[in-house]
Amino acid sequence: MNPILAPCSGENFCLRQEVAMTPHTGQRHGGRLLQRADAASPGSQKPIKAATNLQSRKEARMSQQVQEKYEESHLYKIRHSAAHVMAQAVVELFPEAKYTIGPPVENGFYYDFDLSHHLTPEDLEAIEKRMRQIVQGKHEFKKTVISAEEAKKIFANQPYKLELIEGLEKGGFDEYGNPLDEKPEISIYQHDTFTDLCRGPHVENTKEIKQDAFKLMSVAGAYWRGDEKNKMLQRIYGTAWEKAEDLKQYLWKLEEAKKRDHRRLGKELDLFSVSEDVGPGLILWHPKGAMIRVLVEDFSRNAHLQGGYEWVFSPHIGRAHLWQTSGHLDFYKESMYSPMDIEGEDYYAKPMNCPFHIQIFKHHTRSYRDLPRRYAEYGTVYRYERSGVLHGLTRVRGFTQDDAHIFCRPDQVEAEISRALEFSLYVLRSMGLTDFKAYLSTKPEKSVGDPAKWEKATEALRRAIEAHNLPYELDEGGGAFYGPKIDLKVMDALDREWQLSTIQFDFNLPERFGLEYIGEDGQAHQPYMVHRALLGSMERFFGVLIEHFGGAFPVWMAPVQVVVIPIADRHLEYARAVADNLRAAGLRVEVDERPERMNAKIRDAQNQKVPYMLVLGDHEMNAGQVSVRVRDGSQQNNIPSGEFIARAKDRIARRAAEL
RNA sequence: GCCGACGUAGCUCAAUCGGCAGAGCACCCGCCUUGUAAGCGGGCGGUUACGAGUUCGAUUCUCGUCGUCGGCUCCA
Repeated sequence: MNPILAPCSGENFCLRQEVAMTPHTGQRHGGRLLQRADAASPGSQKPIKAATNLQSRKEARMSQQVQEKYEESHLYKIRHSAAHVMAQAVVELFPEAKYTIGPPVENGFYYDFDLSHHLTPEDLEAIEKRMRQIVQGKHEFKKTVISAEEAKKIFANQPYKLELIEGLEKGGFDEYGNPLDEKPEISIYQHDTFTDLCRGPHVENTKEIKQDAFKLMSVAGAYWRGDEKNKMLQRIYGTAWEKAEDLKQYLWKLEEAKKRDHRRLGKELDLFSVSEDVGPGLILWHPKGAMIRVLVEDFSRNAHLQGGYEWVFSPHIGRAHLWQTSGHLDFYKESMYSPMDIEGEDYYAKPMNCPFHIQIFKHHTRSYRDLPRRYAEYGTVYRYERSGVLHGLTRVRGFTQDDAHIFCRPDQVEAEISRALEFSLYVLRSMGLTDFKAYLSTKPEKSVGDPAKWEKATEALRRAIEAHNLPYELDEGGGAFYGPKIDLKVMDALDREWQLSTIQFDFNLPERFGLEYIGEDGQAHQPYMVHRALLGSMERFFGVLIEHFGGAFPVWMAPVQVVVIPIADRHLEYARAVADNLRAAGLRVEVDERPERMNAKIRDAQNQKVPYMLVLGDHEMNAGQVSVRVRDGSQQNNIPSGEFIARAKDRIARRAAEL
């Protein structure tokens, strides 16, 4: 894992703590780091935000600490320098272009331009070509420290640079809008014909940027200083490496990620779809995808029931009053769908399950003996997402959370947290995910609930993480205003991070809904409340599973586990008999009865990533055996079908990755 | 929501300058009866996303709507 990925973790925490209400797993980005490399870029989006409170400043500091290493690297200089070379090429080809900022990011760099001409792929080719010429020129990068007045003269025609200079003059902010501790010096870097306001560092000369180790990737819109109130600029993304081999490797990895893209596999394997008629961000689960979901849900539900949870169900809509009490209508309204009028009353589609579980809890007077209560549900929620952010299964408008709420006494908190974490790891590991990283977010400046409670809860979280030997990062002050939390991220087969589980304390809702239980002392006490989701959203988790396995699901999860392939028509009857046999043993089997050649049937089954193919011809029929072709290409002949069944059942029972 | 690109058969994609919309796969019907990744032939399949406009004529040009993709912003 590239250490520079770490800074982005900050943005996966609640960025808007001041309005945070309850967990929102399953809707964060955090996946697709590969495709959206820049999302994880140091010095790009997040640092652009001017820190407005202690919390975000801390995040920024966290980021910068980790950035240091990358910033000191040669690769960082190469990318930074490549950005300058690109800006030179752009300004040469489009003299009217106003250049803004161009930092290195994960895997490469970008530069933003204000330019009326819309850059095309052909333009990118021309720019890239010119860049190759420039780097060959072995031009030196020369740094000069100058006064603000001199700088303003040099960049008299560059309004964005002037704005930056003014910022530097005030001493308050760097080029990304982050506050600086001391007043910075103003410096420029020159190479060949190009001069940029820049603090560096850069490589010695342009030849250190290998002409065959960089590539321009795309052009996209980006707001000046990342603020949507500002003008939209044109951003050119490029990737640059120390040597050609690294570039090749990177491009290969991109291709690999493309092949695993859950949207593509979802179509190819007929798992799910999104219909324009139904609406964007609303998922249709096809039989094969739904089969996987059922298997995952069944497994998890049983685990919950054995793990001391009580299963509950709640409706999809609720009266406005409920959401007023919960605070959602105050803080979260823009993400909720418009109310529907039912007999003169406003009802809302639910964006959260918690108020319903709270109502169940409140239905009785609770004794301290009743606690803890753990209510679990696969609750489908609806949240408005702006059209531009929707993405396959990972960012949708309707999704089902594997949600649970734990109501407990203060003295039970620690055990409950530990238990929830343990449980979470167990379920995720059962799904074939093995690499985890935890994030512990503590009390922010503004928060509700008394500090002693926070302290107790946070320590409980910390001890739980440490007890499970998880690598973790502390996000000091990064908790939601209503409570501290643990987030669990998993690393998939391509080393990409996905945020899945969250375990969050909530000191807010128990207060708002007036939750209480009667203690040993006969007095009413307020219970602790913990929100937790393991897989997050079923939709999103399915997307992660698809990409993690590349569509080749383990046997227990495969929608079709076995395809029986009769070689000729005369083997049909035997094939059906074998299939019936397997079905009776609980396997999911299909017989390929099409009038096709065996090779075609194998190819199709192989493309559908079916774990086992049973090829049946005269030989097998006469011996009452099967010939097994495994998805990995290996084969074993002359196997009694009972033996094959035993093998498959063993893999299923163990939820094994092996075939 | 914003910037840009895109939207042609179920899927993947063609279609010169504005001039009868095409291929492969899939599907259906035949033939072949197959030994570990595509056998052969034929057929069906289209309001070119939707709606306006320009034009003798629009897949092609213009505008609007919807959607998809890459980013930006957002993600309680």
